[in-house]
Amino acid sequence: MKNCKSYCPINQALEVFGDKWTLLIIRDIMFDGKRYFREMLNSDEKIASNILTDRLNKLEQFGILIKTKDAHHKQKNVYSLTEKGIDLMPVMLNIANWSAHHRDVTEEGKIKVKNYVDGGKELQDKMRKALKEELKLVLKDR
Amino acid sequence: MKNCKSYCPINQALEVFGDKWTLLIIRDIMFDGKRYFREMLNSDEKIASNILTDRLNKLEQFGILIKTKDAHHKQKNVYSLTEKGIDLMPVMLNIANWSAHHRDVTEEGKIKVKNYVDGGKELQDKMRKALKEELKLVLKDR
DNA sequence: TTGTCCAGTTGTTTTTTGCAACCAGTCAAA
DNA sequence: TTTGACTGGTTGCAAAAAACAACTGGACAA
Repeated sequence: MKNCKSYCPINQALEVFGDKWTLLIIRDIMFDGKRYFREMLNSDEKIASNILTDRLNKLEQFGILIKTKDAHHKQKNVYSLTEKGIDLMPVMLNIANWSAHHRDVTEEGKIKVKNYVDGGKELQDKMRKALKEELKLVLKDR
Repeated sequence: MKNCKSYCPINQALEVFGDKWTLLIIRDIMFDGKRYFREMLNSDEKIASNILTDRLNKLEQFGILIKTKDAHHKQKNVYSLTEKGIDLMPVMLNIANWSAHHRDVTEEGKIKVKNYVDGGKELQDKMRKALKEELKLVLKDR
């Protein structure tokens, strides 16, 4: 019956990404162009393969990403963001921006954040559209 | 030496609030006017007292909130957001807004989010100022 | 001085995470 | 057609974190 602590907006979000790994996976797909299991496994933070499997499955269940077979390599899965996932972009950018000001972040990281902030709504819209195009493609090819 | 997984902006934020409880505590202070241990202990999500103690200490170490003695009740501690904490407001609002659209949230929650969104920058600035005034007061009275 | 409220602490159980080794299917080259 | 590297995982075990309940000593109000 009750599998969640409350129906508060903040808590409802935390039930999805209130852990140390989920947002890093979303980052990999949203900003770093990663689409395959091995690519995410090799990110800087060195996630364990069982945790990655678990989180990808949960994100799929939550409808935040979708898993499809790669057209050229039968064994590879392609992980793409759904609209629900793409809509997390403002959340991600605000988090990154806060970190750039208040936390210990690489120069490269700060520059990347600054570019997104300076790019404003237009850049964000452009990125959203690109991700949505990609989604349309994988949905068609299923 | 290396007590963090990486210096990526997203990860640096997650080292602070990448868990199931921290953002709920910040919510309690930022939006629900809670300032005392017992008030937070009695929130809907029913956090355990040892976890609450731990997270309040960590948030203080991170410089996101400050603990001061209540002037009228020697035993009570007052927890207030610092500027670093107040700066999380856009993050919180974007998370809440995403949840209002994509997750199972109470009508009350949705209305609350809508008010903040509709209020725009002016409302946010007003809330920021109120929190900063409060911070000034507790800093003076130490 | 008695009962209630205060911010925690302590000890135990349960759940989650981290780590390393392992696996079968796929693919490209020899 | 065999070999060897790569694919997305799985399994078993140890360590860490969280959940739960019971408890503590100081403070306050009646």
